[in-house]
Amino acid sequence: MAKGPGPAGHHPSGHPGAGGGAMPASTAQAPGFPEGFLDDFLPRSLAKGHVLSTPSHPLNQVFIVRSGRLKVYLANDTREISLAILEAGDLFSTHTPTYVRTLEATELWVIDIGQFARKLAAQPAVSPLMMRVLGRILSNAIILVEDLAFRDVPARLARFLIRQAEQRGVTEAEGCLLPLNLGTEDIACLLGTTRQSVSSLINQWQREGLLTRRGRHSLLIHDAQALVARSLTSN
Amino acid sequence: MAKGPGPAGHHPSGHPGAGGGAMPASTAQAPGFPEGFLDDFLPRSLAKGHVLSTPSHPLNQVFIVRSGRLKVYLANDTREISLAILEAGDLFSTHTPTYVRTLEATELWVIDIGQFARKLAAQPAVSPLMMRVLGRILSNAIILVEDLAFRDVPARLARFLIRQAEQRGVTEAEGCLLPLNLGTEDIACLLGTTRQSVSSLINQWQREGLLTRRGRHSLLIHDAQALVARSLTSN
DNA sequence: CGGGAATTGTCGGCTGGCTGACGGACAGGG
DNA sequence: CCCTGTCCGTCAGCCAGCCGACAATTCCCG
Repeated sequence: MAKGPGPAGHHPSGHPGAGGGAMPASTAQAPGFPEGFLDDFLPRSLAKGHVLSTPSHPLNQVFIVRSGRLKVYLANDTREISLAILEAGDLFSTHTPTYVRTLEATELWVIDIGQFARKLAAQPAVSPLMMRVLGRILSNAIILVEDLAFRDVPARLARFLIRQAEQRGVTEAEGCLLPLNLGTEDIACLLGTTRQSVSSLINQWQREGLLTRRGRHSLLIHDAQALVARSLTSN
Repeated sequence: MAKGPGPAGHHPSGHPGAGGGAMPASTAQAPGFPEGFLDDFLPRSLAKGHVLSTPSHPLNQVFIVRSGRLKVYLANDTREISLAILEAGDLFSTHTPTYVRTLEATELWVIDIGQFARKLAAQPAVSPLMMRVLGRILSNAIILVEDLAFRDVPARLARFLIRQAEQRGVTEAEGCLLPLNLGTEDIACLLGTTRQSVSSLINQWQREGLLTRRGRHSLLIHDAQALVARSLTSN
């Protein structure tokens, strides 16, 4: 979602958690950022599970993901809901009322938000890029609202799977193999539902022959059409 | 439409963390925009009920509200949910997947989004403003997600009323009088619930002495404390 | 290989809140 | 003043999906 620059070709369909064509960290800095733009950014390495921002203690920073993965989420006493999973090349600002936590060892480029603003002013060419990035994040938040307000759980899950398939699916003999690096619980968080609901839905669809579990962290989708059908608002 | 010079007295902006329903970037007209910045904007007058953008036919425009009110919302076959109600001075970009409809006769300054980006690049000083504006809109969308995911309807309504009271409430002998210019149905849309639920809650609270209906479109809040208490629940 | 530890599958019960339906209460305008 | 449209209050019925509990599976790591 907060996909860095790149082939900004297709419409903002991305559901949270989509990293798109993983681009090498080395080139992640190139597109859009003028040479030397990253110079004032502070490199920072974080261990897995590190929480680097909370709604109550926001750090006013902007960061770019160099490697690793982070989860942007909201939390309750009893539940979490993910807004996005950031990957290499993604950009995010911590001055939103969210939690941000590393899912694995992660390297960032960090900069103070005020300083970032000054850099922007000095480098006008970067502004349109920022507009696009923020706009995309906003679009995704809006899509999430739409999901929560209008769609039932099966529709949300189906749509999620379709998106994943479009973005990282690998076509195969039996269908489309998609390697989610997420557990059932993680998917539930992304969709704003519970582990149990996701689990039983996937198994039900498995029995109906729509898809097959392939090991712990990947699915083989046989009938994408049927998924599309289920992704349309049911009642 | 015989609207006088808009810029006159505007409500106190800069309420931190006020989101509730209205998430407008309440930058009342003047602040931040260099003199002449609006020159390339096209003035446009719209009648009440005009739909100026839909998810399927987005117009890539940025506009600033000169007078009137607009509703930014998502819609289903059977339901709507409001993301924001824009008022004079608010800025919005239509390249998000939402509907935008006028609630009354409205005047805008409109500009093509590409041209806007060019202006931004030429006027670096405006970028920080844009960042803040977009950031605030995003924050409010996130707050809405939080509401839908974690809070039950009573909590949402209570929080909404508290926010309204903070923003437009007038302290009075009997409590805090707040003039919502919205009907029950409108409130329901803002909260992502139904007319019936809002109605019965308000009347229940009325019976409990928390508040009183004052005419069709305003409420008198007696016990703000109790409302705060009700806004915290989750189950 | 073997024993936790984590992750996943399944079930029944419970409930928030949506739906639909209907009557009352205000307009307003003719 | 009636008639008509719009808005508000309330109630019964119903169901998606959350919760808690537990068994089955898989993973991990010595």
